[in-house]
Amino acid sequence: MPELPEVETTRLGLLPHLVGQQIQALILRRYDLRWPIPRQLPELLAQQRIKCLDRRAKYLLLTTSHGSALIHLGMTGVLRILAAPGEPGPHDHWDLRLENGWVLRYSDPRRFGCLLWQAPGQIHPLLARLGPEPLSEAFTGELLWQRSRGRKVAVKIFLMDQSNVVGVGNIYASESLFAAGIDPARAAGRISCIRYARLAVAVRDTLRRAIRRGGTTLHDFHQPDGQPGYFYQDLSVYDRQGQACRHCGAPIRQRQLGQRASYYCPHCQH
DNA sequence: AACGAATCCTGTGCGC
DNA sequence: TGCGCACAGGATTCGT
Repeated sequence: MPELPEVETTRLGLLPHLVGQQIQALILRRYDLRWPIPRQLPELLAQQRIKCLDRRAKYLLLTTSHGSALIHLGMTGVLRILAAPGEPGPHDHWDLRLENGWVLRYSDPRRFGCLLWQAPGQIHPLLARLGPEPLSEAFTGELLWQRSRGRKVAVKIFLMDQSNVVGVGNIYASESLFAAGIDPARAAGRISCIRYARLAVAVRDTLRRAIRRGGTTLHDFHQPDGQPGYFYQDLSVYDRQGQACRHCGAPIRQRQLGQRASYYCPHCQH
């Protein structure tokens, strides 16, 4: 669920609660997320003041003077900020207790998320090979065009490859390709520079609109205050197979690409 | 090198 | 209503 807009929504919701706060304790209940949580993490974070909360790709970086905690939400991870936390449920894997009594609680049924550590001046291997941020100047259609020359892979797969551009997952890849009028199954290497320029604009616009709506809630995702994201109502193609295209009225189709469901309008996308 | 597929987990929703 | 199966928003790793 959590693609760039959901992670950014989480970050924005947490910012006023976390930055400047001192950490009282990190309580770990399970270590076996996607990768094991480093055992020394509670020691590294205790009594430290949170300097900033940044986002790189779909990772959140919670930074103190000792280094940064790297948080990824995987498929089903949710961060909530709680004034009066109840008893933790079976999927509440860790709590970050703050000086003021509030608690940042991480919940993740599938445990595809992670909590890792990055020392100052170092770049974690998971962050090393990431492509440009889609909302930055570095992300352009020309870059996508250059990188895709000779590639036979479907453009949707190409767009979801985090070494080409970060933050775009299954939902926003489908949505952006619809907005750009490009068939998701088309070979990435057979799309013109002009059309990639259109796609880059579509990606940026789609992500920005989704952030404004607080992300997309299909099942699990919630904002830190418990609210769902409202972009679901704005989806053009994702999860709309059989329904009328909002642009031309043709029925939206679904097909498998790279073992993942893709949604598109057969009339508007070529 | 590039691509396809398996993999890590649990929950849900569907068809029978 | 109960059961089994397919599938789910991510992304690394492995085999061809």
